[in-house]
Amino acid sequence: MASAKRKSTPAELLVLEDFLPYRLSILSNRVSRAIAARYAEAFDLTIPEWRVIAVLGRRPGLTAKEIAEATEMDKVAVSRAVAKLVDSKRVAARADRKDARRQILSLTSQGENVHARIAPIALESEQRLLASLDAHERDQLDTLLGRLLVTAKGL
Amino acid sequence: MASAKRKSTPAELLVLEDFLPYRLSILSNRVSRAIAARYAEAFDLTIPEWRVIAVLGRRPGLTAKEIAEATEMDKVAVSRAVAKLVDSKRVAARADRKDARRQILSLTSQGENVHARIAPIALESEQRLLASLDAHERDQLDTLLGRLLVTAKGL
DNA sequence: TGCCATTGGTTACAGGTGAAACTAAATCTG
DNA sequence: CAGATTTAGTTTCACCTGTAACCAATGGCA
Repeated sequence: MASAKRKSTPAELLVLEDFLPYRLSILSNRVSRAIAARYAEAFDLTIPEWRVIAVLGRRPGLTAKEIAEATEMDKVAVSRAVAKLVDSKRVAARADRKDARRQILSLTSQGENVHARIAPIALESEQRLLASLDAHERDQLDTLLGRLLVTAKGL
Repeated sequence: MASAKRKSTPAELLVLEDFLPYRLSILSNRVSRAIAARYAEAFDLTIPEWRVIAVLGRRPGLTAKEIAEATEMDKVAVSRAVAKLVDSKRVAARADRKDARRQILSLTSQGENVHARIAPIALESEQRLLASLDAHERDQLDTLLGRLLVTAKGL
């Protein structure tokens, strides 16, 4: 009978709970919220600020632009985060002799302190998330994520 | 020599680009932005609105609360999205005889139309994202994501 | 050298978003 | 059945975010 082989329409195929972009969004939100909850109140840090600290912690002396590249945040977000961090004495900005538009940024000792205290919390959160995956699966995840990240860059 | 075996401190281990929550966030953002760009201007739809349409398309007759559960949006987001959709005549709300607080929601024919036109775009975007993965890898991804989603629910 | 395009960064503005307060209806409890 | 509690949904408020406009410094280049 012909109708038994009728193809499903796209609208019928689109099941939100199975839709990859949706699942990624939900997962990312759950994870971000859980982690943010652990340091937001304790350190009064937003996610962009924390990213700036994380990258400056490992690579001091970057400019705002370089931070934007390293964190994939746009320059406005970086500007705001840096402004607040300088304000709270967690980041120090010193002028760049070569180019007066730039500022060389690095963590103050207070900033280092925050970094040192948050890092273990962040890593522990990551481990908790990965707890349900064995070493092999973690490798798979790593590979797949890397692949998807590249693909997603080109739309 | 002793110092050669010194353990790295957590702060040194935390490399933003390798940090799973960060990678998930970047990936989710890239994907959401790419897809949103394809329908936002064409249909004047926000992501929350589009989620409401997606879920009502397959399951008409839900209440706002049920939509919130199905989409994992909070009730404020659902309320706003539904208000705009009702306003643009894409969703119809009719009173629930049993409970005057609730409204039974479903797509209008205009809403159905939008749903039917967006679904293929959404599915095609998903396929593009998955283009770099073979069938086996897609299965792996599916499994891993499911696992992580469950884990992430409990923090 | 003087003009123009580019670049680093900030400001302004318009929406989006979550938490909490609020309203109204329903349900529970004595 | 009255009052207290819970539930569905909306509104408010304060904040976050992205885009675009802007400003100042730099780097071509004629």
